Amino acid sequence: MTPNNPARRRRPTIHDVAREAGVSRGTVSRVLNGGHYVSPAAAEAVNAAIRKTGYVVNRHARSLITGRSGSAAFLLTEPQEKFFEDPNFNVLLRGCTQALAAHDIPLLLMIAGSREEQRRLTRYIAAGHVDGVLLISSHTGDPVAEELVRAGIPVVMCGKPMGRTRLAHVAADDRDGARQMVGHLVAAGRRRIGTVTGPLDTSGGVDRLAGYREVLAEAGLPVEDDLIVTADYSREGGAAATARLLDRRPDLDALFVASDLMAQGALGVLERAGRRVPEDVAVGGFDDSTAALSSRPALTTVRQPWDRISTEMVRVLLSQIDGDATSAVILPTELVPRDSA
Amino acid sequence: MTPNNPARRRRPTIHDVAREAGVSRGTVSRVLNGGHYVSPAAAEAVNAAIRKTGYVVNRHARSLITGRSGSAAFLLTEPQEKFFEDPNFNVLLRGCTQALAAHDIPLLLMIAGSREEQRRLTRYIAAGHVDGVLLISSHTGDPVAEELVRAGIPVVMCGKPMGRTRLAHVAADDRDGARQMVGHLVAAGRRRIGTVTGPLDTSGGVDRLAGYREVLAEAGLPVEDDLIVTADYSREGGAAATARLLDRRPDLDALFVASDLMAQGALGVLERAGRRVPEDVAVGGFDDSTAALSSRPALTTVRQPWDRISTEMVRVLLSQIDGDATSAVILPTELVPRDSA
DNA sequence: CTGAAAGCGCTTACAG
DNA sequence: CTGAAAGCGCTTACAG
Repeated sequence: MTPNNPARRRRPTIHDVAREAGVSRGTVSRVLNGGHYVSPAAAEAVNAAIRKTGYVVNRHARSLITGRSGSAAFLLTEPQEKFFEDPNFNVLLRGCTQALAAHDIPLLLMIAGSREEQRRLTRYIAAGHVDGVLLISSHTGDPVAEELVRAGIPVVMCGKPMGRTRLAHVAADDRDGARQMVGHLVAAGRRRIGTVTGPLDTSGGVDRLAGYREVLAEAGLPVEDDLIVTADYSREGGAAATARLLDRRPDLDALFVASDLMAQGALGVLERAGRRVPEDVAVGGFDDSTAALSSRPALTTVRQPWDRISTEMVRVLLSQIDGDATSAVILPTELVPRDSA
Repeated sequence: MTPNNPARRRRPTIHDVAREAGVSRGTVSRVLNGGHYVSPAAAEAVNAAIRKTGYVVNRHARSLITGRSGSAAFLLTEPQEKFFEDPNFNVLLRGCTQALAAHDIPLLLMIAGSREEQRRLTRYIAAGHVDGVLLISSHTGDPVAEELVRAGIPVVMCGKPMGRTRLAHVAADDRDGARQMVGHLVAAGRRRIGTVTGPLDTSGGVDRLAGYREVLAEAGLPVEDDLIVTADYSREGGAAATARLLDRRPDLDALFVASDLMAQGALGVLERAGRRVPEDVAVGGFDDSTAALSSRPALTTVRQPWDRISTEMVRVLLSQIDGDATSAVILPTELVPRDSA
């Protein structure tokens, strides 16, 4: 197959560089790979030849022999809409892309919405097309993580995995974040505090609910089931859950919503129900995403350190690719007081 | 360099498949590449052997000989924050990823915020590491597009390019969208219609402004300079521009804002200024992004067909990779009436 | 329709 | 420190 575009002329190879520098291809390769066992003079000549020829290594040839692809995957294993509407997602994706770019490792974006796509991509990855996977999936029963680990592919999850698998992961301290927020509501004198949780097959959903329960109990407040509704992290889900909660407990004086996006939905419902925020009902979110700032009133929330999460995910992945054991990192969260609570 | 992970055992090669099927490697390769010039019996045997061995082609080896990488890049050449906070961006990225996945082509995400990163990535791409580039960059004077084209790399831009380069691109009909929106405002009886434009070194900024001017002129309304302010597509920029506009023209009765995100900022400023929307000031946005629905009141806006834009970008890119000439596609926009105008 | 063979561009023991 | 050589896993004319 010849190049279709005439402008796409033959690219210089290591052979051109070697000839230009007056050394062997082996020596050029050694310079390319760290310059060990190369005399300063030879290295100098090679570098000059590289500049002159505009040589760039052919990664395919390199990968063929090293068995490394030099790339990593950012793999989503859930119905993708959810992620792409979530402002956190962007920050994470951007952070990971840039942290890897610093190591000259391109990031492949992969979306496995259906079981079939999961199978296709698992196969693709297991075939060695990427050196490691940043896995974005929080639900239990996602078989992808286990399949990849079994295939020997380094994997780092975003968020605490639910299953028993000992999986490398980086997560924010959900439980403590929830504790801070609910503690803040209690300290403000709220007594009938409801919560809209995330899905309870995600550790974020479970841990934030746990923090809520703990603080209420410690404050001597009853933990009542009809103050707890579960939703799906979406704006619409948060709205519906809030409507239900309001219906069951019109006496509600505060609401801890497990994501900013859901809290946005809650705000809309409260407004339509004629409740003032924070006067009648204080509302606390979670994430400190862009949604928190665009809400009216601006959302009091819990900050997840997304920049650090992405940096750490990349660090853990790279060290795993280098043969280190898997590891887990839990990063602190922080209360961000604004206007809604 | 030996594999660090013991679970990462030797993967089957074309040789294993050939032996298993009792044919030569050439025949296996022919089956892999379309099955031309292969007897049904041989093809059958090879496919069975592939299933049995779990063979997956080694793309590096294939790329080394075909000169094709089998991947494409999604390249951002602007300060990335802007994109990642823009809800449109997600839809576009997701759409392109999926459209390419249907062709089994992985998408590499690349962010070139600084001139230095642009240079690094241009070099990387020009070295043949991807077969084509989906370029997201609207500003004039972005040298990346030209550099890539000169290197013979297929490129498709999102949005109309400003320069004189004849560049393949896919864009929405900005001018007509603006015409529809401003026509809607005029038809509703508004007479002092301001506009917050996008950057005037982007075709979106220029064309939406052109549509605004045209409709006012056609309606016999004066086009006054103090009704026009330029901003940067961000929420904060939209807010600041609106404040300025309100200051200059307190008699404003409508506002055409060139993006939903900026319109969100405008809404906040109008609210704080005590103007009711749409009673006192009608507000129209542009994009029909998720920001339009989360705004209060829900934003009347112009829908950009993001799904089709991404599909078309991929289609145009692939046909260019296959050697076809560059082409341009302009997709229709559509007014979406909601509550704000 | 099929096999044997050359070769894509690199890295890495192996000798020296 | 350096060169010659083997080989990574594929595809593709070339003969038959």
